Parts: sequence; C-alpha cells; structure tokens
Amino acid sequence: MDTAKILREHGLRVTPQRIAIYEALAGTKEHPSVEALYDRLRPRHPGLSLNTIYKTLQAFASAGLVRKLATHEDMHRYDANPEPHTHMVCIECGRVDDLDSKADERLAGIKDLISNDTDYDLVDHALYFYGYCPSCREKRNK
Amino acid sequence: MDTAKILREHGLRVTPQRIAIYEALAGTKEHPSVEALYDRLRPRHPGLSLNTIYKTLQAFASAGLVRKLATHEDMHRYDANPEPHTHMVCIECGRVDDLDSKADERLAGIKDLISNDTDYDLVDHALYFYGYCPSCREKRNK
DNA sequence: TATCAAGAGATAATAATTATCTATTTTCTA
DNA sequence: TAGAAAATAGATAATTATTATCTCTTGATA
Ligand SMILES: [Mn+2]
Ligand SMILES: [Mn+2]
Ligand SMILES: [Zn+2]
Ligand SMILES: [Zn+2]
Repeated sequence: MDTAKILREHGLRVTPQRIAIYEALAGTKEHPSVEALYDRLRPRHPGLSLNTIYKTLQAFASAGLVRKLATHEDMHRYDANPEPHTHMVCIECGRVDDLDSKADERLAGIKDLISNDTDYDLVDHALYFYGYCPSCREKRNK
Repeated sequence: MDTAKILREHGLRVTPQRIAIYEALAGTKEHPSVEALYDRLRPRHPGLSLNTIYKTLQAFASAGLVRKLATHEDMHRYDANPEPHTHMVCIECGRVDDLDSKADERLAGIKDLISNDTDYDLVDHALYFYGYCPSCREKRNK
C-alpha cells in the first residue's frame, strides 16, 4: 500500500520516479520490459527517462524488491514479485504468465530437494516453461 | 562420433567450420559462450569468424542439435546437449555446470506434472539454480 | 562435372544496456 | 528547520552482444 515505506524498508531512497516505477510494475501481471514500462509511464510522467527506469529497476533488483527475468527474448523483463516462482512463456506471442499458484506450490520444495544433491550452495532458482498460450494454441489448431 | 553424419541427420549442411564448431562445443562441459568458443577455435582455425559462429550456433539451435542458455549474464551460452536439463550457475565466478544426472532424473517428470495445471501447450522448459560453486564456497567460508 | 542454393567471412548496422556528467533532490543532522 | 553530503534524474554519449548485408566460395545433388 505505502510504496514509500516499502522502498525505505529495502534501503532505497524515495523519489517520485521510483514510486511511479514501482507502482506501475506492481500494478500489472504482464512482466513488462523496461520499454513497456516506459510506454506505460510516459503519459503521466512526461519527464521520466528510459535511463532512470533502467537504473531504478537495477537498484530494486539489487535490493531484492523485484526480480529480473531472462526469458530468451532480446530484452529482460521485470516482476514485482521477487520470490522465485515459475513462469510460462509463449513462444508465439511473447506473453509471460505466472504458473497457477496452486501448481507452483507443488514445486516450492524444489530447491531443498536439490540442495542435498549438489556441491553448490544454492541461493536462488528460476524455472521457465515454454509453449503456446491459450489464445495462440487456439489459432494453431485450425 | 561421426560429426558429419550428426549434422546431416539434423538437416544441416556440412562444412569444415560447422564440424569444428560442433566438436568444440560437444567436447567441453563448460557451456561456452560464442566468444569462448571463438577463442578456443582460433588457434587451429585462424580464418574462422565470430559471425560464422553466431550463425552456425543459431542454425544448430533451430535444428534442435544444441541448446541456447540464458543464464542472466550479458551473453548467451551454448550446450551440445539439446535436451532440457538443469543447470547450476555460480553467481561469483560465472561457472555453469549440469546438475548431477541422478538428481536431474528426479526432475524429469516436471513438465508432465505441470502440463495438467496450465492452459499452455508446453514444449520445453529450463531450470536454473544460482549459488556458489564448490571453489567459491570455500573462499567465502574464510 | 555443372548447377545452384547455402555458407563463410568482411563489414556495417542494430539495439539493449550502461557510463558519464551536471543540476536537482533526499536524507540526515546540527 | 536550514544546510551539508550523498544519491538520483535526465541528457547524452558509449559499449557491446548480436544481427544484417553483400560478395565470393563451397557443398549437395543429379
Ligand atoms: Mn511472475
Ligand atoms: Mn548442460
Ligand atoms: Zn501466445
Ligand atoms: Zn564459482
């Protein structure tokens, strides 16, 4: 709710730009890229620069406030949910969805499961599924 | 063994460059980047260009002969094993290992498990773990 | 062996991301 | 609450992984 408080709790300084960027990201389920956020913010924040969005999201990610996604596209996407969770990527239209949370819970222990089987000291993981989203699946079955 | 045969079976034309690139990739467990392959190949193949490696690996990946990895670094890596399998990425030194195959087998059914819980039509997946590799773990514990 | 599409290499172009620099804004404290 | 110190915003330029173009050469096929 209180964006300023959230930022401060993560050791981040509060500026109007940061508030706007965080709220735009937190307000969508689309896992937007920097450009996508820029286009969304520009109408209400004409002065905001692309560079600021890059730097801000980088700061947010370092602080553990957001997560950066690598989906095999030519740019990165961002997610207001920093917890490891599973993403579905449509290889036709590029859409990115969270896996249904019920289903994702079943994968929650995945890190602990693997921890015992590797010499690595694990701190994070990322799981991506690739395929056709419902609407692209429809189109293909014709 | 017979690289030319492998290439042809994947519908790829055979050239000395392609053979060299494929064998260099198949001969390492390091999941090299394009640059890394270039440096490795240059001594024996002075004429080979970076561009050719890019185009060749792209062709290999499209043909399903190799896999392109997105590890959150500023470049991509390639893997001579095109099957979905799990990777461990060291966030200190950048090393990338396969998860022990015994452990990975336990995750083999992960796609089928999720298939029932999503509207997506799944064709692939990628699982990355991030942490400290054995040697970096050592150094940290001092 | 001739044909012809595809590949190789040189070169230039793209485009996402980062660096630099200065004015402005936060934060902190006296 | 004013002022100092440090961090941020935005303008701009630079970087760099990757791709596009173009011409010459080569591999596949009959
Ligand atoms: Mn998400
Ligand atoms: Mn691998
Ligand atoms: Zn789609
Ligand atoms: Zn390491």
